Amino acid sequence: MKSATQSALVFPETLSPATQALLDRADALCTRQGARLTQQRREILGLILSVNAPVGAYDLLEQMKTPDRRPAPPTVYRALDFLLEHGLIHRIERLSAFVPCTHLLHDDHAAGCNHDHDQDSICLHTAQFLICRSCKSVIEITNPSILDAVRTTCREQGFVIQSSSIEIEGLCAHCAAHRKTPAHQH
Amino acid sequence: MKSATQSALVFPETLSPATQALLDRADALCTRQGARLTQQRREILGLILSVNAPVGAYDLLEQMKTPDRRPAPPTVYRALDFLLEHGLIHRIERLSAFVPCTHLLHDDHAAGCNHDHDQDSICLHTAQFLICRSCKSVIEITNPSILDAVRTTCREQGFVIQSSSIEIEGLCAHCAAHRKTPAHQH
DNA sequence: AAAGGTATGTTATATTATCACATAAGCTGA
DNA sequence: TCAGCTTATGTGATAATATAACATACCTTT
Ligand SMILES: [Zn+2]
Ligand SMILES: [Zn+2]
Ligand SMILES: [Zn+2]
Ligand SMILES: [Zn+2]
Repeated sequence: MKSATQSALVFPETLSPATQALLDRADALCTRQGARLTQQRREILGLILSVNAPVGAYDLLEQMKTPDRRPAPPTVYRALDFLLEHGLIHRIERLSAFVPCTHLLHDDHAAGCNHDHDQDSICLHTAQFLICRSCKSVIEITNPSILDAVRTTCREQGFVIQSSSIEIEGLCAHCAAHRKTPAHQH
Repeated sequence: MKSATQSALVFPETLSPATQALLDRADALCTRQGARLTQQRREILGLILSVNAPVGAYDLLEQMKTPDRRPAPPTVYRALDFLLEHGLIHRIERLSAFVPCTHLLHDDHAAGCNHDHDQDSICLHTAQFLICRSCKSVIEITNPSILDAVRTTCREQGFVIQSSSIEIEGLCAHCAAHRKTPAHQH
């Protein structure tokens, strides 16, 4: 993650109505799970939702600062933990950064967790992430064939899955198409 | 990674002959690639090889210290970068720690990189890692069906893979078998 | 030996994350 | 309502991981 002081991230002045709607949906999701999307958690989720890129904890921290208010790291990390636990965001390990769960943006997860996983494990909601090195976008996909392959392999090994990260770095379709082929590549 | 001061890692006093043999093999591999496995790089690879667990950079740093010699972080990170670039170790993102590449321990990679990947991308040598939360072991596997699923999905999306991390956390077969089933799990 | 690339030493600092303890806010049942 | 509990937040310090910048040494080639 870039340093917060030189971060290229641009946060909007105010949240768009679309983001507000997503926050309301997230709120409903939390309530259904017996959890509270407090004002602070809502604010942080709002920031993550309103940037079209993975966001670092210290980017958030920086963004939350006002003359009145200088939040400390634990404030952000606690909120992030909450959002992670409730499946509202994902952590991208390779970037030490966070993105909203795309399921929040669509209907398929609004009804709550319906994945199969055992009692001890958190909801896997096993997604995969395509990280573009050129435009810094992160695309969340949920591909059954990847998932099946992973599950089958683990079952064969007797390995009990509790959570997983599948992160692919490279060039997104757009950037790959616009990449010049090096001229001197004999 | 646990703090270096309270790390549970145990490094042996001296390297076993088996480890020495692996280092010699690594040396040969580097030479074939026109790279030099210097004394320092060899020392660090030796430390990683001689611990049956993922090792953090600062664990290595700690272990390298003698009355005469207080290496600084860049010393370790530069060696780690070299070892990563030459496929001798892997970084486990979830642990911010490093493990030897199992291919080094077997014959199938000794002849050098023969994977297919384009010019810009490093050798994927795309492995998957099964991380046991109980015994802290990391098992490296290379499962073609997972790889195929990932490649196919990326191709469909037009995404150009440059590198990837596939990390599964849970319980290894041994630990899963010895885990008590919670009595009150109705 | 000179030159150039590669490797290492050294100091400082950046970045990411957690601990420990105090305070506040929300909920529950007398 | 209010005491008592749980959850959430504030705050200061610090831990853990990683890199920047620049100096020096080493190795290879000419
Ligand atoms: Zn998701
Ligand atoms: Zn892109
Ligand atoms: Zn490997
Ligand atoms: Zn285990």
